[in-house]
Amino acid sequence: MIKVTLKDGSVKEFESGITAMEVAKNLGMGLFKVACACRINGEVKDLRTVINDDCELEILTFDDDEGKNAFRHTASHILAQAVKRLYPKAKLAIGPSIENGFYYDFDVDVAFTPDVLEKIEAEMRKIVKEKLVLERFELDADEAIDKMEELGEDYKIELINEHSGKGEKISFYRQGEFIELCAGPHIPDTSRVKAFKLTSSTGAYWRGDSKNKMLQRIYATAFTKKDAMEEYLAAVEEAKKRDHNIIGRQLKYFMTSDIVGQGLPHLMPKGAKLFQILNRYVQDIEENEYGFEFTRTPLMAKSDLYKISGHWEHYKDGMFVMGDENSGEDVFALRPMTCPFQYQIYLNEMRSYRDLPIRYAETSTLFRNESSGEMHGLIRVRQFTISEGHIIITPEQLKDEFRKCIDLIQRMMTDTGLIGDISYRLSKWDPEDTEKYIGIPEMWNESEGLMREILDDIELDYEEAVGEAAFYGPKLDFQIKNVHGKEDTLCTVQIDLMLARQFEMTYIAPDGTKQYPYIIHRTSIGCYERTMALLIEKYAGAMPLWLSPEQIRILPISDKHLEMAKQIKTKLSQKGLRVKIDERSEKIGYKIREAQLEKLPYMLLVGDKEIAQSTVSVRKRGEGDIGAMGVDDFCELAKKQDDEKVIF
RNA sequence: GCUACUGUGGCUCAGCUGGUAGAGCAGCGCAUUCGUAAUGCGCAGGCCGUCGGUUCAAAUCCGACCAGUAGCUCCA
Repeated sequence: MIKVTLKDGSVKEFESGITAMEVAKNLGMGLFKVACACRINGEVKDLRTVINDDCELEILTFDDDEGKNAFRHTASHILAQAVKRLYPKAKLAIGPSIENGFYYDFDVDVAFTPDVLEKIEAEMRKIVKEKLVLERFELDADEAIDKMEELGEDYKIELINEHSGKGEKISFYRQGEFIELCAGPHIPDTSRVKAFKLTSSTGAYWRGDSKNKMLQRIYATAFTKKDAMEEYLAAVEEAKKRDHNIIGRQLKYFMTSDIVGQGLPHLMPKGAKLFQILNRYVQDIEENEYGFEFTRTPLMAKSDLYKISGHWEHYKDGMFVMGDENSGEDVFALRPMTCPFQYQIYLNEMRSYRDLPIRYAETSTLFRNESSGEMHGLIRVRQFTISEGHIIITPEQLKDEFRKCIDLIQRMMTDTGLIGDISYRLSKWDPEDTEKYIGIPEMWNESEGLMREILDDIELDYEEAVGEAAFYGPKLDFQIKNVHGKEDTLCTVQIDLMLARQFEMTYIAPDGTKQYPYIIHRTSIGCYERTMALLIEKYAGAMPLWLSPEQIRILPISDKHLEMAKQIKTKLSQKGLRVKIDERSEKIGYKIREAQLEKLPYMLLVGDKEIAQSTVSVRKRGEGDIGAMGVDDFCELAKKQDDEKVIF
């Protein structure tokens, strides 16, 4: 007999050799029916795992992340089985569970068009009905390869070959006629996959490498209950309605033009106003509260500059280069970043340790020749403007300055309301990738170590990511997801121990020696276009008052009330509020409807009643008619909400 | 750059298997001067993304290019 300690701390005795699945059944059929996997002594295992010794056991269900993974991974096997039944020549690659679902990659001749997906779904439903039991078995590596060769599964052979060195057995799962190389865990049988949907198909490179063949990927999701899935799918559809690329155009924040080119958005008056609001806000805070000085440097430079910085070697493909290198004349390139330009200002005179830190900021327009498939609305573009800055410091000043950079960003994310959507990423180099990174391992270890120290010090919750660093140093990236769930960097703070050397930037230390400074590269509010996109998505176009291009619209009931409307507008405008009057001879209902569709924070109705009482009737976004108010009272209220950056 | 899909008046969309375009909203004109999400009537507006091919005939079929969407790769 063995002792099994359960999640609630209770201990039960079982015959040695019992499986986790049988334990679950013993605990109750209800639990057994929803069991997806288990955790034995802290390790996630398959329910078929045989238990021979005393242990701690937790039965995992769809409500646990690991249970969800097992469930959806089984659904991906069902998908693969269906594809194999319909297209026997299809070769299987991989099919993991992912956040909110799973995918499977196939090498197959047919295009997975929507009607093909429907056929596959129908076949999957059959497999679910067949209630196929999943069985696990193991083979030696060479047997496993023989088996996969027999089935023509070239990609699986590649995977087995990589594993075979470890001398471990290779595990497989079988369901009906279908056999799949897989580590598991899996749920007991296919009948439990009650609700699933193939959501899209797309291309994806084998092993994520663009040098490899492009396979066809099917994205899908699966749930234990149909209504849970419907709810999820509806939420996805709902999120798409916030897409800045749609409502940003509808609400006339920006547009694009075929004739101008890809990735070159035009900010329309509303977009330009939002840009201006953010830019003034950023510049005021940086200058007045964080000690930055503003520079204004050229938008292009000779190739020589980029050769020193390393950009020419590492990122030439990403730059817009003008002129012919072989002509003997100077070749220029539009700047893809601001660093070397601000460094020139530093280099313009002899610097002392007493001068440091030097904090340069710039509202900096950059140009990057992104590949054609990369552009997306305002999030990924070829010309954009960034709240750029470089802080040149002595090593002792690093921690303090770095923390202040984080503080500044967090302040701006708080004011804009984005703070809750941010996650933090420590982006490290990849020692294997000698192409991408400059410098020696010692310097990378030092800079990454310093950053980790700072982050741990302020107890920031962050993830580490290999191969995401800048070519000159590690980054703290402020990550955010768009409505499609795709993550992008919104803001960044980077430690650079390399470029000062490349540019021969020095300062005179107290002992009279020349030293290389450290450099912090940072954004504050990030790239304006991208930040605006995320704001539009967060608020579905209904901008917080302080960010609204038009904060208040005055709606005269009829033409005879226009004069009073103008007087009120003057009063509000003098307080710095952004006000317009709807002067058209339209019915009041019509004017309200339009202002409502434009998602304006406030509407003020002015008619006979209001004029008689010196009031305005206020309509507030989200609340509707909130009644009449004295003009001065409203003015004070709006001004206060604007100053305090109240979000409603 | 790669895979798939898409491209019809300012916007949203219709136009079956090829016979050369239609609606609603928006716009303009006239009337209406109006009380919390659409007043009525009328008018105008389209080289059907671009170029080329097939055909007696192309918005419809084919090709290339341009642009858009999602994903992959990339993202200094």
